Amino acid sequence: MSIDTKTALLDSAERAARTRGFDGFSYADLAADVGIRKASIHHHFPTKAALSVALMRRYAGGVEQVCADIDAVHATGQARMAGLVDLYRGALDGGKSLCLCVSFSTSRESLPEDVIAEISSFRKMVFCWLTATFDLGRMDGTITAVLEPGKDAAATLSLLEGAQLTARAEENPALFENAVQLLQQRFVH
Amino acid sequence: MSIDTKTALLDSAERAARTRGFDGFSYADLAADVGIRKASIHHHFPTKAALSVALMRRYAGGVEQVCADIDAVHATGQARMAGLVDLYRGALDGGKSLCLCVSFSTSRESLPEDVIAEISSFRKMVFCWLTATFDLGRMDGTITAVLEPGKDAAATLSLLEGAQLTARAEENPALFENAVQLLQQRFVH
DNA sequence: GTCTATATGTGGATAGAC
DNA sequence: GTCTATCCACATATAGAC
Repeated sequence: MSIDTKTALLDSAERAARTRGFDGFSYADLAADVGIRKASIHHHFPTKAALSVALMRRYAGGVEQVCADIDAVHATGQARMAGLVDLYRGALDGGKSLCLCVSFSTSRESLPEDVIAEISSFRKMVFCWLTATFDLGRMDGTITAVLEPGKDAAATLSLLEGAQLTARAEENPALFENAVQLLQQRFVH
Repeated sequence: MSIDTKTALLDSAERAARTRGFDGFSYADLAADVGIRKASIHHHFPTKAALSVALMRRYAGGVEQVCADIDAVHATGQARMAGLVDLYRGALDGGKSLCLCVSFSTSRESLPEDVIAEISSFRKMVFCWLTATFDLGRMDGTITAVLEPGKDAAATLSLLEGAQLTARAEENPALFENAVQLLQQRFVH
């Protein structure tokens, strides 16, 4: 094992959680995947609840970083929004995977309070970013038909998550494209 | 038990699956809920896989019936579309529940082939209904900004499922309303 | 059709050696 | 930090009595 075990465990758990849900993977799965024994996992994450918290925190931080990177690279509302669509498309992994917080939403009852709070703040973060980006797109004229940025942001967040879910349901990434097509038609190139 | 046991089991299982996912409930839960013993469930549904098939089939049939009822009661595209939004809002049950096929999408790997096929045909059915309804709304002028009914249908299906998921994630039905507000603004009364 | 009893596997978690 | 060994609760499922 060249990279450190804790990271390898988080990577494996994230893959598992995003493809099969929180109740769909076990310490045995992670052990087999990473190449250590079940019991050894408890040294890094004493409980599955603790693992889920670490997982969600790392995921939220990663997405926040990507949003910041998009802003650093792209200047127009349209280019930034296209960047976020790319992020959600990429997270799909060919229709086999979901955004972690989409996947976790179904398993809500099995998750500790901390994760629920983390999901909530994650969604707020993306919502704010979307609102600001729609606002920018309206100002710079690169996104059409923006009435009220906040409403567009709410609808777009649901659209992106729903598009992932639809594609996942049939393991067909083309369904993601169908769902986001109307949004993309509002982009001015 | 006044109503028949099989129906009571399906009712209980549907509630459980839609609030906790397919991997989130057990025969023990159903037994406690319905008031019989675990073993007795196997008389009605030999395996959990068989139960999941019966569950999805009944659900799909029910939604198809509701769509037909909406068409029978309402004549305009707007009124019909509003009826479907109501259906998805109602399925939310205050932010605690999801459409069965939304909930099942995450647990895809645990489900038998038959259920996957059933989910696929269910989505096709709703998609076709949406396409026809957007087409009608464009013709009768009760839904604005319909460019291509098929694209609107794909986006709307994802929007409705995503809106449910968002509301479920925070157990807050107001988030569903935020997400569908833009869609509703296209309704001409 | 429902029960008791049980089989068999797997879940997350712990103790203690190395 | 990883291992073996083990615990206990719970999962789905079966056998056979009533």
